[in-house]
Amino acid sequence: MRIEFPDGDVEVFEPGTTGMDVAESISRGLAKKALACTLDERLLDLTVPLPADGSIRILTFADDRGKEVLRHSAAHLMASAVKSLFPGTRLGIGPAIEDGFYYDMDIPDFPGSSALEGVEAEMRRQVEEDVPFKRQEMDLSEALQLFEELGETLKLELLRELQHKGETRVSVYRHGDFVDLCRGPHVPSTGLLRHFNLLGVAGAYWRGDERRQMLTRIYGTVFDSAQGLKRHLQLLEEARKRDHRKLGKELEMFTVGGEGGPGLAYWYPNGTVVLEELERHWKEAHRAAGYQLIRTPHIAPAELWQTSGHYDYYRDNMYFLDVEGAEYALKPMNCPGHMLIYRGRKRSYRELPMRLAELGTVYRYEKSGVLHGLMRVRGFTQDDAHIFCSQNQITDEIKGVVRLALYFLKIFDFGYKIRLSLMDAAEADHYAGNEESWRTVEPVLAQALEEMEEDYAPVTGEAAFYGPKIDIDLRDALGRLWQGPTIQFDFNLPERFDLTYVGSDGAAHRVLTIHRALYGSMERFVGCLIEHYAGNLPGWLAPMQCIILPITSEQREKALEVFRRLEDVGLRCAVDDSSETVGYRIRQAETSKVPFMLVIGEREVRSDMAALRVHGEGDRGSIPVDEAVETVREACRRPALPNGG
RNA sequence: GCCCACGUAGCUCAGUCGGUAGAGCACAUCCUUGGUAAGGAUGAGGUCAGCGGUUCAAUUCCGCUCGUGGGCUCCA
Repeated sequence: MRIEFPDGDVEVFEPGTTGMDVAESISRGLAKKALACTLDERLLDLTVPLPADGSIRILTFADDRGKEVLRHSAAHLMASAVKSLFPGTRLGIGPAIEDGFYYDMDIPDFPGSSALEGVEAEMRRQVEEDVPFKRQEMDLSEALQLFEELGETLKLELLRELQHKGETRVSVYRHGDFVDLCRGPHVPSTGLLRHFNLLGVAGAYWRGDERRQMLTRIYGTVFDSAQGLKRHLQLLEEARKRDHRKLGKELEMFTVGGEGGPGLAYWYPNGTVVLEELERHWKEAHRAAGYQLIRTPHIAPAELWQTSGHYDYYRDNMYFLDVEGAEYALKPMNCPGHMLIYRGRKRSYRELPMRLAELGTVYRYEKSGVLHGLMRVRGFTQDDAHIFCSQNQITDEIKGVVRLALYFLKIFDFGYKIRLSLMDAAEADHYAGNEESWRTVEPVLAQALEEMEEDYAPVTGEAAFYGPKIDIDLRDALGRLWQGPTIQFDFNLPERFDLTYVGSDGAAHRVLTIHRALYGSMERFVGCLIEHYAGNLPGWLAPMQCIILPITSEQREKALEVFRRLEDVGLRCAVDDSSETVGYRIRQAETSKVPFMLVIGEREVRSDMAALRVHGEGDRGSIPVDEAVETVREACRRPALPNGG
């Protein structure tokens, strides 16, 4: 048989040759690292004979598909360990996921996370034994019988579903006594699964359906090397250290939940400084980009929510109140208020594009179990805006919004990934607005991104029911992705509110509406910033920017003089003349992550100097006070505003 | 909301196999005037999350409630 290698070489092999044979023919090293292979892009086990001629690729951990095979095999290994320790365990599903794997199982009398050590030990035993994974294909009816005998009722359900889809042949994988319905492929043997770690236990509904049985989900991760595993575990540890809930408490920024109510944030003075600086800059940047700021109330009559559709479609997430016998709702979104402001009077095409922005606080009922620090709360402030424009303005408007969004991300050195969510034409009737709007707008979104030379991933079927959207995920300092700016067309609300403008032809036209939020939620964004910077916020956001430390009370006057000079240039600073040693006061300032300290002793007083100390870096030596003030001021300067809209 | 785990001083945590509790940090007072990440002494501070049950006795065992965490689901 003729096998083509990735470099284009073709070699002839005996029939019955396996992927492993091919890997060995290339090099011993590759064979050792090989996890699976693809033949003409079809995934295959290394241990089965290659079915035909074709172009082969040997997959290792360096390849995403290789990672997936390793992780999925580790899931099987874990499941087999659980089954041998907890007889009667029924298997659900056990896929590879980003960074690892899980397996959902119904485990009788499972004691919880305390059992993980035992499971790991059993897995290690099987790794040492180096048990081979074996693929076996069979008729679906045969498989039904097999899993019936094994009592694997959940697997039977999956099989019946396959049967419904018209499948007739399935594959199972065995290693040792363990059998699992599985498409595969798998690594050749359990010996390759040496570098794993079990990470946690959680409940998960069978098939993700909350009406179904709750299974036990065990999470784990696996790598091809001890270093890889170690690095990953260190990353998890670093993420734990940066947890905004922990740092938020330590730095006295905020509390959320507890006595104050689940999902509700209380901002302490330090956190409030951060929020206000962000908001001030946000407002200035938006004015510079041609937005007009507005404000809308926190409650509105039920009728408004009926008009917008929220009353019918979003009510499970809304809080209602009684006002003199009339029904009101706490606003879960700012959009309806913005629509009302647009509709405040007849609008002319000359007013468009009209960009209305608001830092609007909204309240949404979220199930208690989903609340998470500042990332998921019940009351939060959206940096919301609606752009009302005409058809021929949409390209410029989209570009303007994307540019503004990227401007904000760049300030904080976030990386990003753009997703373009489009409608699924097969389900056209699920969407609001007329089809023509979708057909004109969707290509414009793509075109705008292309003209800006931004990479993006189009995703069909991911559009909101009311319009296509551009979502930007931001990547933080640890490489984690967070939900970032979102730019959404809305074909629904302009119709519901009957929003029009008078064109140059004197006729009324339906106005187009772009709904966008860049930070998303101010609360969540601050949480994200705290984790991104590990609490060491950039100077302009630091709640306290500079602490002045007189070495003895002799230098108190000089310290106060320096303090006033810093204050005069608008810096947040304080003199720490408490009766503690210098070392102690420095430590205080360091642990509270104040970016700068100016230490003033007798020497500095004599020469009108201050010793500058930079957080995390240490003593920079004495410099003239003028220079010190300028250095701190420069480092705490607010970001430049965007130019033009 | 559901599954599992957890809840001891402001914070981080010991402890009590059932006899009502302790450390470090933080806080207060005093001493200390100290040159780049913790000077010393003294003191105050807890209905052991809340309610109920079992018990001679509950912070400890059981139940419920509330809250928190890891997930499921959903979303900003």
